[in-house]
Amino acid sequence: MANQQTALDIVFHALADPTRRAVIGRLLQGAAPVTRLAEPFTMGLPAFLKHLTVLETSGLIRSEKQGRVRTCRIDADRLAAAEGWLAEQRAIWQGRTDRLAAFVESQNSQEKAS
Amino acid sequence: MANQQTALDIVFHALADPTRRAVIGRLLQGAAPVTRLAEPFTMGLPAFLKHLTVLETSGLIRSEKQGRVRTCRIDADRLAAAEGWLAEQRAIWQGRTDRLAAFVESQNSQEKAS
DNA sequence: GATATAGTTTGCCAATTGGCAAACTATTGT
DNA sequence: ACAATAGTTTGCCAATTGGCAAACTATATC
Repeated sequence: MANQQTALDIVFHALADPTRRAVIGRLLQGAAPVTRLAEPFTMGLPAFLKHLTVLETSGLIRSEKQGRVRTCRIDADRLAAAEGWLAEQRAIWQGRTDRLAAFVESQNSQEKAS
Repeated sequence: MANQQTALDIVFHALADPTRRAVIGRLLQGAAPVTRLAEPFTMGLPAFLKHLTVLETSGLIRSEKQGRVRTCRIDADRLAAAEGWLAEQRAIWQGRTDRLAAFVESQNSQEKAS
């Protein structure tokens, strides 16, 4: 499970940047080569490539080079993993507050009853 | 370099650290003061306090000082926001692959039919 | 009033991040 | 053969991060 922790570290870190999230958003519309992905941004290609590397080592995207063009695509497993962790945490919290709400409600009923 | 940091940037950054995620996990079991939260970790209090500050500026936790003790608790709205973004992205992806799967399936049927 | 407790601030440091410019390595097109 | 295209590598820099030790503030407790 220590491995999963590090995976989460890397995935969340990858997501903690608007450029990288935008790339993910773009890739959701379909695979694209590096320069097309880089088009919307003002930064240079080297800087952009670093973002791509971060995304790829996080497992959020994959890429494949054919001739001189590298095509990138989404790999949603890691996205699901991050979402899963968040959902799990929120579920715990939700359960707790639900039980708290139920308790408050029951106290309310008792007050009314007495 | 004044980067306008969106809430998502800050939240995901806050989540991209095992110590901070552990703190969240601990707080899901109920509110706790700083030193109790810090107990499981080997780092010193100043370092731990930095993590708490990151969590608090992200909006993932709130805290309140009473006397000499600061009590921290979870605030799940931001957690839900992050989860929402992820769910949205995955839904887009899922929809796309679902349509793709349907397409492949339909092609399959046509092949079988011909 | 003295002392322990809980947290905070300050100063410092190494490692990482995010960006640039420039040079370089393929491939593809003419 | 030569030039344009697509991407990569290298070297550099400023800002940020994550940690420490030490000094400090404020509140309980004896």
